[in-house]
Amino acid sequence: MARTTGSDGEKTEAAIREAAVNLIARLGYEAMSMRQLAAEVGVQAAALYRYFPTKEELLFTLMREHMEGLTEAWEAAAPTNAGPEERLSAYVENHIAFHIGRRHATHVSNMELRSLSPERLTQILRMRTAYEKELRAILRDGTEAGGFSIDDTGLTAMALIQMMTGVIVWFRPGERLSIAEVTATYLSMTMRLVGAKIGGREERHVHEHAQLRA
Amino acid sequence: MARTTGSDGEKTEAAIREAAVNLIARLGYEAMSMRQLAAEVGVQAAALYRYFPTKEELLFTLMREHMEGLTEAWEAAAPTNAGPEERLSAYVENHIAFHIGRRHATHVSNMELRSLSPERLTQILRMRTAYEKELRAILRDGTEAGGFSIDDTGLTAMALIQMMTGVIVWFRPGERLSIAEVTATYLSMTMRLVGAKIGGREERHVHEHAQLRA
DNA sequence: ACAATAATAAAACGAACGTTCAATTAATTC
DNA sequence: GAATTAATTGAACGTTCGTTTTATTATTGT
Repeated sequence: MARTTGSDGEKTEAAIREAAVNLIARLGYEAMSMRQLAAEVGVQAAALYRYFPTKEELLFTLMREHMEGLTEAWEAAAPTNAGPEERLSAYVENHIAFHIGRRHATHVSNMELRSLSPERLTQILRMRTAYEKELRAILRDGTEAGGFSIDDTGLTAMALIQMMTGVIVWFRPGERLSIAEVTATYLSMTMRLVGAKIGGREERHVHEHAQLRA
Repeated sequence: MARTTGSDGEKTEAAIREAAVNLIARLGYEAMSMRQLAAEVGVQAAALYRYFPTKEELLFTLMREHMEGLTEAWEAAAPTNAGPEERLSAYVENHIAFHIGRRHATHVSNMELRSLSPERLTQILRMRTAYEKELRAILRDGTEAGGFSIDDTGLTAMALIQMMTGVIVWFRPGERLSIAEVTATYLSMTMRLVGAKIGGREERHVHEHAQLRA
């Protein structure tokens, strides 16, 4: 047999991406074989090579699009003309919502970096650094304006990102906590961590924010 | 050729463990071949099987001993008859010191869990859960005693552990920050995160603690 | 209806994988 | 110094890997 009835390039490519994210997240990139992936899609291994020239290029595509999605989500969510506190709130909410919504893709982007060639690794890390730079800028602004009390901006940014991204390790949708509750708790932990001086009114505002988004 | 002059079983086994930790941390478990590992040790691949019956058993041994080491380090460092604040300080300091000191082994234990068989995975996760339970107990005691102000003990424990363990992702010895500085900053971030009500005197005490250990 | 093109199957490639086995040599024991 | 044991080599096993090639069929455009 050859071309099958109803076969469609776009649908197949989308199916490959989705199956690849799930399989790599579950088994790891090296442990997933192209034959396994093809079977999951319902196709022969050779068909995959119509859409991705190599296994590594497939991995790179998944990672690049994940990072692009994260950047675009933040650009859409970032408030303009807002103070450091509000910007930090938006950053935390966007980060957690995005990562909970794409747990598998995040897993892939965080765990499989070492399987990329040096040039592709550099490219992904550049995107990641640019995204993290936004958080550092917020923390710096807040510290200079006196709203935050932070020892080391760079270290605090890394600690916050590790803490927030770590949510995908233990969070399972539909268990004890809702997304809104998780987001609200991470938001309050973040604000205390950076020593934000917020009164009762802003505190309530912050929680409303989280409830609305999640 | 066969047995080489000066060959010694104990030395070879130790060399295998060390090389395996470094190679797996760098390349990943699946990507490291037994031939690669053997070459790093300076031996033929078949020689590895005198010491570890399978590749997975080697991985499991590395992970189990890492977790045992972490548990033992905490048992030795845990203060007796101390309040939640002091116990939390000790927990943070021990965790960071241990993980910075064994960055590669931590990487292996955190990233390669999915390569274990179900029974071995369960065994490692049991050890990990027991270790994390200690932190939850501290947070619960501190909350009940009124010293901490925490929304959700379980969630906060996970967030703290993710934050602290994340230090191995970006920290490189001999760069901008010393181990003592990093530990002190993480300690103050932790205390603020849990809403610890500490005065100027205890705050200074906490920093001395960090300086001494690191 | 027919040509052109897109999508896939089937088979095969050489290389690398984890692992085993028999042979061989160094160290130890008596 | 002979017998025993410990440590390692070199070669081989069957399997699986990513990838390529060629043929075949479905769809699309005219």
